[in-house]
Amino acid sequence: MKAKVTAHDVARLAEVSQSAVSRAFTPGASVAPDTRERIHTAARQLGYRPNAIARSLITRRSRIIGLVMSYLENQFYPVVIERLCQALQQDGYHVLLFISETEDADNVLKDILQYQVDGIVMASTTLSSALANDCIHAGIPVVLFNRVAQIGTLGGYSTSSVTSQNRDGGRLVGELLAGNGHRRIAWLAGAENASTSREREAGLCDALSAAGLQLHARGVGHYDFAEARRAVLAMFRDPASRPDALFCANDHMAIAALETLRTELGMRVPHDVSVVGFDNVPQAAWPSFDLTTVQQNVEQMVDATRTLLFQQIGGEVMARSVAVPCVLVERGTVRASGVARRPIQNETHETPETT
Amino acid sequence: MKAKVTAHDVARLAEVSQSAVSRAFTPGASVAPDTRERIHTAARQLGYRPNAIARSLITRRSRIIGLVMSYLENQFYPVVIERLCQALQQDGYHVLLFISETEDADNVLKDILQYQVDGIVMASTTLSSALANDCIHAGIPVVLFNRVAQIGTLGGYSTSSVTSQNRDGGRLVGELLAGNGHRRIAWLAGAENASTSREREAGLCDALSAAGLQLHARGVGHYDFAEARRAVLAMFRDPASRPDALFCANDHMAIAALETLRTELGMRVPHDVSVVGFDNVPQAAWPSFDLTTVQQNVEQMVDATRTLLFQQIGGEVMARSVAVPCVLVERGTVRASGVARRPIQNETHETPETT
DNA sequence: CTGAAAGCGCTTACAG
DNA sequence: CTGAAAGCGCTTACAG
Repeated sequence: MKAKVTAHDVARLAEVSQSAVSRAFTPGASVAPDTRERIHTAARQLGYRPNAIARSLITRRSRIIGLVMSYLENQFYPVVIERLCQALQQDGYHVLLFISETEDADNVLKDILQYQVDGIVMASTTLSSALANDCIHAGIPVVLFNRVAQIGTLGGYSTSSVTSQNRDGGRLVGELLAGNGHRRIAWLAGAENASTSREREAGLCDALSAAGLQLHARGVGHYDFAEARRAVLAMFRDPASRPDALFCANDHMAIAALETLRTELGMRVPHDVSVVGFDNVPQAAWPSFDLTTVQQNVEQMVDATRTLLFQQIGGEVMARSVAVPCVLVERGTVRASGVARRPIQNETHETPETT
Repeated sequence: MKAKVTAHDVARLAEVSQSAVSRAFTPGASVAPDTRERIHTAARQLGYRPNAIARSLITRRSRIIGLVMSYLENQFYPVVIERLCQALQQDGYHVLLFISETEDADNVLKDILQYQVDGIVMASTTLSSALANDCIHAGIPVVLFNRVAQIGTLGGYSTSSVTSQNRDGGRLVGELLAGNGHRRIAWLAGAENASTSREREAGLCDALSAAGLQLHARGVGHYDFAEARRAVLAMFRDPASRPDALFCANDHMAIAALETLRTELGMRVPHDVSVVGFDNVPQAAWPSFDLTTVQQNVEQMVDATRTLLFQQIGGEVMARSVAVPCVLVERGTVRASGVARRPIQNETHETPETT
């Protein structure tokens, strides 16, 4: 528990100036090799580590990215945190994590701004206009992850975003279901104001129209387990007009739907009804669910986020939106058509080569 | 994208000194009410926010806590992150998140130390002795979450930790299973060197001894889904000596076990074999699993972590270990004895009052 | 290659 | 209650 070791202490021991110490720890700075060696030895001896706070103050770069999340129960987000955090660590950045319910988002942002983060990734709430203004004002790059800015919210400015090609993803599912002979296709939305949900629904409807169909039923689950359950019960209340397929805006709700259909309504999946999700969370591959879904490519989404972030940190001012392709992962929750389609096991969560 | 607004800018506009501006933003500092008012107005007008980096430099308090995690696939950890992060935000602290595989833990720690965090919560790897030394050297409080320090690793120093009463938890399960008439009770360990796993196993064995039993079989799943599956297949290979109960060191592995037993071995739970987990993750309550488990009280664990952290930040030097009580949550994966025990539904993940 | 000096944006005794 | 001044631990022109 000694007093903190500073560059001055190291300088004294190595008999150089404090500037030299600083240079010895700055990649690319001009220091004689043996000087640097001497300094590093002294530093090691004293247990010196450059103070990143002091460095940030003078360089005006904190190398900290603020990551704003809301609920982590949907297993998609832990995966995102893990990947994003690791990638940014390798880039020499660090992640200051904020958990924010929609209501206090503004307070959270105030906190973030005080910490002089170099950029912000928002993977939770939609950005309020006040926040957006603050960020633009402060010149802090913001990237929306898995959502896009609502037009009009930002007073003319737009904000960069990274999403999947949600509409295409929705269309793939619509084509699969319609092509398989489903005729009473239902949609379980996330939140009505969530771009992810709206886009996926639009894609679904595109495919249905093309097949001469329209949505048979529609519910809203707010991306929540219990709410999804209620919505499913409502959609399936009338046995005479039950859907023969249910596409859910994410896997989290699709799993809730599976549970509800089986346990509470006694329905067999896919025999009585097909179910499809979106995300491809780890649980979707568990045998109990074996859920057909659309995979969001987290790897690519994270890469795009880093690229956008660094471009903006580097001075690029144009906001850009990147949409990453997604792919259908066919598992066991969709009834195969009588025709020719055989169920394809695209992916399993484990390699059973060893027993 | 204007230049950053500083206290000087505000001072100029409000016609006061820069010191006054600082005081106006320091709770409890002596400023005349109308001066403060004038300053806040000017600040609002300019969009001023105190620079937390500069403040940290001079106060030598960053109000940042480093949180070190490894894998987030086990749903217990996202829950911990969420709770801990929210609690610390309310305490005026923020969380710098590090994802660290066991190997690069030392590099991660170097990063953390440079950021002058006020404290560290380690919820992943065991602390290497080098790290521990660095932290003690630097006088940075460390709290281990859900694990305890390995004796000897720390060169005589000990490190604070927060865990559940894991041995008691293990004992509860042992008593439940033995009391229910199970006689061939197996244990699926996490990692051999993990204190959580060892303690839970010890508790189980306590109860078995008391009942005149001993462990029937034993596997190691390394807290991993695929490895747990392999271990289960190995333990159940011989139909003649199959366990009649399996206690897994956490829910994540218990779910893997359920899947494997049902899907690959065609066994019915709990008819053919009982399964118990540990943690009570959200998935444990899903109808497909309906897993009997031991609940770790995350709320209390987080509270204890904050208390320990703040005590140490406040100068307390003695390391303390807190063990929080845990409770058995009986669901549907344990066979009831012929005698009198009826299955008690302690908890469900949703309230079915509304349909 | 190296050192002296200025300064990043704050907080905090110290006078008044 | 308020201001002038020192200083937190660094980086970075600027000379030499």
